[in-house]
Amino acid sequence: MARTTKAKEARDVRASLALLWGEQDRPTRGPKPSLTPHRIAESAVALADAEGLEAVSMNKVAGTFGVSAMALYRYVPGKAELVELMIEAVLAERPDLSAAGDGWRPRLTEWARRSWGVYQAHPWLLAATAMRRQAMGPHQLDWLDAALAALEPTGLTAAQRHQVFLLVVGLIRNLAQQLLDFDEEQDQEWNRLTGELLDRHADRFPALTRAVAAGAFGPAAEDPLTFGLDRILDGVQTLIDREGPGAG
Amino acid sequence: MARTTKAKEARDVRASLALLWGEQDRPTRGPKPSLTPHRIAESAVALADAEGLEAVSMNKVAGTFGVSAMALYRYVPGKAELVELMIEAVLAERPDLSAAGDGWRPRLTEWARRSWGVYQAHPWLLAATAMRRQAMGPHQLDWLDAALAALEPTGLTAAQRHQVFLLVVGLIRNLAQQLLDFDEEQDQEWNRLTGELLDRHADRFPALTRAVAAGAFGPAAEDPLTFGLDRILDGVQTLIDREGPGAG
DNA sequence: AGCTCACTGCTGATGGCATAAACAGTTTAG
DNA sequence: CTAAACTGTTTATGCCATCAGCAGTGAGCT
Repeated sequence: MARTTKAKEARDVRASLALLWGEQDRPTRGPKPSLTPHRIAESAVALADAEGLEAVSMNKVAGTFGVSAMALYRYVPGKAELVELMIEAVLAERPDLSAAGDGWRPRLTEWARRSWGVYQAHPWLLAATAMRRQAMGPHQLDWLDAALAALEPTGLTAAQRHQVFLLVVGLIRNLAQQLLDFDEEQDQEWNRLTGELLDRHADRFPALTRAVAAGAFGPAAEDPLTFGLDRILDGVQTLIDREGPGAG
Repeated sequence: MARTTKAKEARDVRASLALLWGEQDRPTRGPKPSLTPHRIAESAVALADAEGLEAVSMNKVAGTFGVSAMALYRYVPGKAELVELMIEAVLAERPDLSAAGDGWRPRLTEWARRSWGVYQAHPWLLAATAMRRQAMGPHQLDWLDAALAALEPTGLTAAQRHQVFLLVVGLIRNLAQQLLDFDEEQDQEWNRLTGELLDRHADRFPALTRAVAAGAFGPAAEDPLTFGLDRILDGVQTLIDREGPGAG
């Protein structure tokens, strides 16, 4: 059973990559296809933007073209691959960091801001990329390459640069998660109910009670992206300062 | 429709909280209940530990008790609430940070290590807590309180301490995500296939090509938790140093 | 002792999902 | 002009959460 699954997945990776990198042989015989993987992905993106990723079912996507769900399977091996195409579609243009200045820090900051912009425009991207990715398309690699290029002047080892990249991606994904969680009305309800509970159990949660009283959970004074990025990059700078003299 | 959903959710929050905080009136009449919410949650946790969160269906959980799926609805309002109980079950004991030493940094580090331990023991926790949380149980608040307590000696504002807390939680959740993504066999397959692609497109991804050549994607030399935590907390230390003189 | 009714657990149905299988219609290469 | 290749369809399978309604149970009251 595990064996069958593994084998099927291996086949899927190849199919996925061919699809993502546009290395498909388009057939000549038979009726003209009315769709393309690209158009399907675009429509799915529009649907996800409007109603969330959970609204993206094969049926609904097919419905936007007036065809049956099964018609999509002529263009896309399955839903997982469709989601991968959606990710690629949304990362379409490679981020240009040259306007940000010359240092590694302004460039990586710019990369983070652009990345954050994509997550804000397409909140479903978080859930989409959380599904176990087996294949990366060219646009995903574009973004990865841009971030790694920004980190080259740090003088850190390749492994360290990769780790830093993961930290920054992680920060952005966490903010995206917080963005998803946030709902004005629900937030007030949460504060009200949790406030009641804290009143009744102040002795059990002393630090939390003090934090709430001090307004720690009110509207954030500082932009969370700026705050998080400043902390992480300050930490990276400390690492550079520490390694630099010893290594050079 | 949105209105109905909202109203239903509001009712659910109250029900959830009552369940999570054990503020249920247990009835006297009728047949003795054969189950409890707690036992159901424990069984669901065991199932999720063994087969993942997606294997936790009402049917399967009920099956472990030899009852029908609908029987569970006598104890738990729905699946969302069951998942919340699972989270509470897994955060059962409040983290004791006193052994870690006296500074904010060793304490927060200890908190992070314990938190990471929970995510390692229960990889499904990531997905479970990613679902929009509407209510927090006492154990979740215990953990929050412990982290905020550790941060009090920093001298940062309450809002800043909250932000730092979110950064640390985020780090751990990202590592948990990376743990989920990782699969030895699949990783090798990925490296092989992506390597092929990079050979063919080295000019498009120069920094990535160099990074791969330098072994950035090989087995990590340093523990990612230590690396990430050191970076973030170094950054926090920088903030403390910067604010301290001006504020004091 | 017996009645009532809250409470338990059950069966069966609904509507959603991805996708497998088999089939009918269309176009082009030989 | 035929056969192969290709497109889109209908139908069906097996999951899933959850609603509605039914039968049995047993504590508390009369």
